Amino acid sequence: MKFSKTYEPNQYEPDVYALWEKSGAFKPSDDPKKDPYTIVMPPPNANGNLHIGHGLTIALEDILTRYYRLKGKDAWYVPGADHAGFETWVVYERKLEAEGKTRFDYSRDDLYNQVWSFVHEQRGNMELQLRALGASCDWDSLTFTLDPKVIDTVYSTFQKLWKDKLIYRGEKLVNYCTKHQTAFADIEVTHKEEQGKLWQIAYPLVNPVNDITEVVVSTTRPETLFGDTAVAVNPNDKRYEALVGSLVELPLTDRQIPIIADEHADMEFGTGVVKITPAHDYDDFEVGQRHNLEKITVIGNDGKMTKETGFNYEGLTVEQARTKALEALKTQGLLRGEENITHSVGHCYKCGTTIEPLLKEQWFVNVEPLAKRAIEVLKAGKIKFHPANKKQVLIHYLENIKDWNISRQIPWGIPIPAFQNVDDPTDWIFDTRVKETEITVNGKTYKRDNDTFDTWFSSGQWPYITTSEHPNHFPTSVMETGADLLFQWVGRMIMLSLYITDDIPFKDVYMHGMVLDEKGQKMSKSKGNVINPIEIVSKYGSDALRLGLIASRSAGVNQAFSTSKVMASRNLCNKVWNISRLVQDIVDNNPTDNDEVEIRNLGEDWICEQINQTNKQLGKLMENYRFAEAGDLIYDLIWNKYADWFVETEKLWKNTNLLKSTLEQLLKMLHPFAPFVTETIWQTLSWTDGMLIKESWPELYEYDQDKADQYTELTEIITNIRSHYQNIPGANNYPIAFHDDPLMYDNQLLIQHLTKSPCVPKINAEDAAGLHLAIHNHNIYIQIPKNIHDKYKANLEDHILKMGQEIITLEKRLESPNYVTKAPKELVEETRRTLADKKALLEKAKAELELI
RNA sequence: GGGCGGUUAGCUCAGUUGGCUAGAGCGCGUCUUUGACGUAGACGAGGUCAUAGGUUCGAAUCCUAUACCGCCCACCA
Repeated sequence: MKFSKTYEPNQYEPDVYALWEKSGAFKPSDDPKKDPYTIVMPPPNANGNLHIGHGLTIALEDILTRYYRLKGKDAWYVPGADHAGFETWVVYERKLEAEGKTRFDYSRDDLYNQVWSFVHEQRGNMELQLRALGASCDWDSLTFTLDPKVIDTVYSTFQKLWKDKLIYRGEKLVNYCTKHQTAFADIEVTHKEEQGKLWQIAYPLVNPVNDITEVVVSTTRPETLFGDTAVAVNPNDKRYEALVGSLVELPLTDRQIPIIADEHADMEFGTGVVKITPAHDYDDFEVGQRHNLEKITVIGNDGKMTKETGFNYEGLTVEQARTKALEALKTQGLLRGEENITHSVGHCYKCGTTIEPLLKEQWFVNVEPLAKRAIEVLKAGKIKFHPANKKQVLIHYLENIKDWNISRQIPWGIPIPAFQNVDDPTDWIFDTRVKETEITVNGKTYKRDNDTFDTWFSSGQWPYITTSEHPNHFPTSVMETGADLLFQWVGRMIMLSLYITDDIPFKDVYMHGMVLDEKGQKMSKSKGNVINPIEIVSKYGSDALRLGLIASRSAGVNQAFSTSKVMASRNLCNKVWNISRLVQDIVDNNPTDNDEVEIRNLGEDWICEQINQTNKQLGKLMENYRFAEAGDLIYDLIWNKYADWFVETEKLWKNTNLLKSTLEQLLKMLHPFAPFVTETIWQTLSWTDGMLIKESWPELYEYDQDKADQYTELTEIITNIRSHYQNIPGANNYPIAFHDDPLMYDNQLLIQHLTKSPCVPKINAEDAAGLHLAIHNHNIYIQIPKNIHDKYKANLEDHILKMGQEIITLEKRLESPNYVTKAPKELVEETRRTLADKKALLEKAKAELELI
């Protein structure tokens, strides 16, 4: 294979990926001598397409995996596919709707089978896309969230929780979406501030007490009045003391309900009297429990009024019932006023329908004991968080956690393995024969619970399920996922893992922020601003997407996608490609008969120093998950150091073996960040064997520090000369002269080459003429005639002024006795040295100005 | 109501225990077809680090307050 002029990613990426996959490079070795390094991929939706957020996820996880693989760890990146219970169900239900059907036209088992085939028709897309992104994951270990091993574990966990009395079936209020007809966990509800109205409604007393004939309640939900079973006042409220125990007429009905005393009633709010609707309000439910009140459901699963509301209202929507009730109350003179208020209303995160708190019998996990252990572990610092503050946020959440409703009323999910005695509704048993709708146990008939598990109940067990066949890979090394999943997923994984395995699920947590569109707005289909990662890949290459995504992005922070960063990254790939092309060319034209790597010139010591520094620095950055800085660092090494200086220098020296060796090191260090281009180069270079992905991380070079420093000095001299050549028109036609300067003498050719000077002669002190450059302690002259000094003179004056200011600053610092006594000695010393240097330079420059 | 984050160059953002002249990419200006790369090379311009105080020898960095912008959590009917 030969190097083309520009790197065309599409031409190589699929083949390179296939090569890796075929070679088994993604598989863990399970070599006991190697440290395991494990990342479990947050499973993408099996039947969906990847979005740009997945691009970031894969980039981060794969960078880590490849880095530690090169570092010699037994790296294992475990892919997954999510049945995405609710998400997929919503898509499928829409399809049913388009066909004029509803879920009620089929049995649960039918629906499950239908969705199963639907998902499997779509499946595979996502997996191809993961390959396009370069994910070096072990495909043989892919787990689908409905695989038997997942279901088995979920069932045994459920059973254990049940046995430990941490699971209970309870009739409680649940967050219910009346469109999707399913319940949600608290954290799945989206709360929005909304403009609403607060109505005052009079409830007449059955028997007036003293002069009081009625109480007035305030409500934002008058239609729930049909479900009222009490009105409450605060026990300390003197105004209503005498009324407690009396009955009021419930308007629009023929019922009478009691006035009770409960702390829940806020004396400051409105009239201090509150209606109690235990079946439709969380607080009222609690009040109802305390006072043993009846719970009357007046809104059904379909969001319509139930028959409890009487035939005038039955079948109306909530909105209709509200309007109608208000009219009726007005007619009866019981509506006492209305005001505008802003309040927070829960919505379905998928369709935006207002969430109704409805009374349901569901399975709940008593999470408090689980949370307690998680808190202990977190407080003990057993799991490190990036960003660090997420740990505190999670602890705070866990400290206030409420029971977790794990029942969902959608057919697409893991069936709950529980059966109810048909003759005794309180008799529930655990049984995994979920394919049967009815079973017989001990002569009794049991009916299946038709609900399925909340997806997060299974996902929450993901780390130990997916690693079960390579147990030495658990606990996993790091859980990398979106910051929005802190409670929903990360918290639950920690709790369930401690409960089931007695161990943490992962040692580190890294949370990334959202990828926003270029304007910094959240991407959404409805806004039409969604960026498809695969399109970016085909346009700029997979490596460019990866590098572009990690650039300037820090943990937990939402950040805009930047095409310019992707382009800069593509350019880097092209740069490395062309560096390799040139090195290959030099190698071809300057063959060697051995592999000995020798350092023969200052620039070679210098590049070894630079590579070593980057190598060490990268290690630190990777340990701390500082991807953006790591990317910058390697970019800087390749572009600003290797290409701009070392390669230019080697055009003269052509140290073949060192060029080979240093290029290999560069490729290895860049590989985690840009796997495709580096592997493609590796496959193209004439002297490399095998595959880059299987190589090991480079060792440090041995080099001469003094020589490296001398080269650094040379780069400064050269830059300075170039600057003068550029700034003084015509100056570049004149030689650079020096006298009594070994560094210049030894590097005449190099300086000439890099400055494109006509020549670099050594002269005698008495012949010194032209511009005297004040660079360190060198005596360098650009031999230009006096008549083109003018421009330089202005520059020099400027320079002198600036130096003068710097000197004043330094002097002030040193004059302060506090600085001299309190600051570290080395720092003070350094300041002194700098000051001395600056002063010397200033004198030189001044003298020079005299000459002009 | 509680909590968390942000404010640094024209734009998007880095800046990890306080310490060289505050950095990058893009953009901008001038120059350059040098034996790989114009997806390039060379040189350069551009910042009172939101504001006001404080701590310190020294603050973009720590503390306090203010302003503006985000996000999360919460049952105020």
